[in-house]
Amino acid sequence: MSANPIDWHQQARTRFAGILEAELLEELFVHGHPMRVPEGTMLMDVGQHMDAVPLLLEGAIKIMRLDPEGDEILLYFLESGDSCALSMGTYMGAAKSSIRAVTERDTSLVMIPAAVGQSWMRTYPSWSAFVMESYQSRLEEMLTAIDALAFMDLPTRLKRYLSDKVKIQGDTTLHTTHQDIANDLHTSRVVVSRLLKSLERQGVLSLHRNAVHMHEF
Amino acid sequence: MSANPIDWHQQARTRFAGILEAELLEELFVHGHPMRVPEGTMLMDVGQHMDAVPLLLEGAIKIMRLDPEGDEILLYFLESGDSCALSMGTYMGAAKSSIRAVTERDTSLVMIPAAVGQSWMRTYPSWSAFVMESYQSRLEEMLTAIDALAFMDLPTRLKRYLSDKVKIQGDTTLHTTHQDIANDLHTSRVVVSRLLKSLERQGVLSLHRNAVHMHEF
DNA sequence: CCCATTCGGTCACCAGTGTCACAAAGAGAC
DNA sequence: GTCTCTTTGTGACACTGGTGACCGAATGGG
Repeated sequence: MSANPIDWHQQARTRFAGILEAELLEELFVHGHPMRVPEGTMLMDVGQHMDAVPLLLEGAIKIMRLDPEGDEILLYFLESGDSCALSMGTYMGAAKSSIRAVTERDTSLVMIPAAVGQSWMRTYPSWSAFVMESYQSRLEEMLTAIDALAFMDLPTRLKRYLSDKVKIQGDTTLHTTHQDIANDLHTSRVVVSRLLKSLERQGVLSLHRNAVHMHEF
Repeated sequence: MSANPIDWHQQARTRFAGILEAELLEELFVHGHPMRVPEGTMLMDVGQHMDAVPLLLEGAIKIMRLDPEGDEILLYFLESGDSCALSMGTYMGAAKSSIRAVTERDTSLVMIPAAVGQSWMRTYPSWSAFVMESYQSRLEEMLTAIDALAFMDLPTRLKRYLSDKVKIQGDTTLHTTHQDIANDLHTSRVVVSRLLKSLERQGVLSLHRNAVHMHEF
């Protein structure tokens, strides 16, 4: 994690060297605000105004959609090198977020003020290419989310979810409650407990209080 | 519908006057290939190579997602002035479509070769702004689709679907079969018939062979 | 007009998932 | 250790939506 300027400059350099031109990286060091955010922080919420766009250096962010009654569902995870395309709406007038973003682990990122990002769109081709690519990736992740909802049953969705978590957390033991899982999948705790138990009986994982240890994934 | 050059130039002009600069419009007339496509034509399919990006002048296009077994689900409709953001992937290397696009009514559009669109991205700020806006709209439509799948039950989804169709077709009588509706909503014909019948009993619509006449919407 | 095909209506039944209720097992505070 | 709160396990049940079967009505080709 980057505590001082030299650190995050280095990190950004290795992360974005092949993507953003050197000149733009220098601009990034001038105008970007580095941040370190602990796990579980809500970075953005529905209806909130977005005056800056995050660039992810390290960690992971969970992107969720909420319905009017406050129910939520997980859309996808952002990992380092990603950016939040939805907040890119900032570059085009749509200033209100329609999603919620929560850090999934301790995370370091750079905030780029909307006005700065907007001007880069005109000045740096590599920036607008990066933004476009980010949009494209996000669109594909949304399609994956739609596939899951439309075509997959709960047991399958749960398995996918657990695999994703293992990948994101880099740990085969997930420190989470059944209720949390139920929220992400937009189902009920009872159902999750039931399915997890059945997976345990199949030997796929083992269950503990506040923890799920994955054997296969 | 535009049969000759003068027609479609005029149409494109009125449609995109405020969005694309005059100079770019002239380029469009040089490099764009105008097309008229009858209702029900498959413009693009999953896995197909995309070497051009469509710009919609008139009509409507249905965008669907398919799963490996061939089941499909409606994502959203494109209307005139829209463009297919997913095919914009062309501008960035992803050359394979992950969706299916079928004309929902007789449609006129302009195809822009990928290479041309790509060069405009660098030359015309109004073009890259248009492409970005298109991405943003499509993202929000995908979010709406996710909301429907995650948070709404079938009766509600059906009502939304019927309303959308009325709006898109500009006709309160929908000429379609229950099976077609079932395909779009990714459910079964029997279920659709059941729900439609119940809506008819509520006086919301009346049913006929190959037609649904909407009273309220 | 007759036949084949498509479309819509309906019934009985089933599978998947959500809900309610309650008990038991950790875990932390004191 | 005791108390309390959180988490998990589980049984019984309700509900939504999917399936298979079958029939009759409408339509269109010949």
